[in-house]
Amino acid sequence: MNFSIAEENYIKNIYHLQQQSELVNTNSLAYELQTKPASVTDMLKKLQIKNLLDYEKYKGFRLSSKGNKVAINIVRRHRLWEFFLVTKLGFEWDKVHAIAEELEHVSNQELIQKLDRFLNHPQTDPHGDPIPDGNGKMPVIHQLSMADVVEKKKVIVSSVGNQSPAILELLNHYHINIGTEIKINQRFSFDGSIEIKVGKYAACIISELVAKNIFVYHE
Amino acid sequence: MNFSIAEENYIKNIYHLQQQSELVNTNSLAYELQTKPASVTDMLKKLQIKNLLDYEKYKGFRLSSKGNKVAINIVRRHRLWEFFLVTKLGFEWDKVHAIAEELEHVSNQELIQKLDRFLNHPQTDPHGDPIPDGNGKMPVIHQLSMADVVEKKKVIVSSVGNQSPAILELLNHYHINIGTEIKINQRFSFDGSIEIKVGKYAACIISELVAKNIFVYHE
DNA sequence: ATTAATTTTTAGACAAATCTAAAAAAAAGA
DNA sequence: TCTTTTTTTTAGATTTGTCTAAAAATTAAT
Ligand SMILES: [Mn+2]
Ligand SMILES: [Mn+2]
Ligand SMILES: [Mn+2]
Ligand SMILES: [Mn+2]
Repeated sequence: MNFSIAEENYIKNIYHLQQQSELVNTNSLAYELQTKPASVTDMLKKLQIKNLLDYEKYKGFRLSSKGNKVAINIVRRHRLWEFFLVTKLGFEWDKVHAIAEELEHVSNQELIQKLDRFLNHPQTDPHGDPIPDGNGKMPVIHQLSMADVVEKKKVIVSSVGNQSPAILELLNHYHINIGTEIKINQRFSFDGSIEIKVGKYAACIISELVAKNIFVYHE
Repeated sequence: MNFSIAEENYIKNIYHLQQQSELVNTNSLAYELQTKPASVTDMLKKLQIKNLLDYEKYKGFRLSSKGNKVAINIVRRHRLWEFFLVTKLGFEWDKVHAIAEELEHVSNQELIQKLDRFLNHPQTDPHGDPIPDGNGKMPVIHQLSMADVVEKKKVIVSSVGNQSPAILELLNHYHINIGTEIKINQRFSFDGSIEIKVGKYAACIISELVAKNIFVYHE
């Protein structure tokens, strides 16, 4: 079955909101899609009719298992294209989201399968997020928030929680990218800030909020 | 300025029809777009308001110079993606048109510029059609119809006029592709058919209609 | 337990792109 | 030239996705 661009954007955003809370509510989806709650309600009805959504009036909603499969497929396309844009076309990692937002809607199965092979079946996108395989299986990425890492450890950046241009700008300033090696020097309990050393650059301090949004793995 | 997918499809198809006849008429565009003449008339009005079209009721229409620029840009995107699909993803040349038909509408300037560089600024798409550069300039491809080639000459296939699945199926059968070397053995005046030798395969005969649709260049 | 605030849904309208059926204009034929 | 046929346009309807304003349901506060 094939879905419109609008339907796909709704499905994908419901999926993302579900990662944070089991049930999704109308207002937060409207905010995410930059649209009005009334428009969301209209679309929810359509998605329910197509069996993509479990939805009870006024009670919130979640994707059905069918809807979940569709969502994961869109996420797969989005992240594969992001990987392509960065590794093949040389885009900066903070510039690819908007373009992938369009490319993800070209839903030819063979295209995505061949793109995946061309890219050598990447496990994570340029933001460190896992790329589901053709069967919808997410590769397990064992990562933890930098706010939880023990002192003196060396870690490697694997993903960024909040992907707003604002945080990406800040990370660029700190010379932090996916794959960057960081040493945790010291954690200050007063405000949760952390002194770190990035590569060969002088040690610096990041706020707790930033630390929480940087995901890393050991070794 | 940005255009909807529907608008872009109209603009591109008007452009292609103009290659064959100066003025375009409603019915042929409707046929090309697989839609109804009434729908075409509606869209023509919109395109005229946006200064993309020179249009006089009942008199036919042509792209304005602004419309022409937009069209060439869409053609550029379409052909670059086709080239990508064949050379990088390994698609057969007769399978890429439908996919490029969607990809062409992702209209990020930087994307196309970087894609072009990644592909090493290709001059022709997998069907031998020229790819306009970023300024809209078409590279000159000196090719002629195989129906006009002199006997005994060796030629190289550069493009195919009619790109229907039907002719592509036939060409595959003859082992003819873009870049294939063909020797013209003999032309039969009775029906305009031509005996040719394709690579190492046994000599065979193609109809005049096929010959007219195969474009080649010398040496 | 009422009242007030928030969230969600309905009602009704609108723009884009399409359609069918009918009218108008142009082209072709007698 | 005067019909007839073909082409093109209008009129009016439909579908998709959106909106505003108002009503209904839920949740929070007094
Ligand atoms: Mn999108
Ligand atoms: Mn991403
Ligand atoms: Mn298209
Ligand atoms: Mn082509």
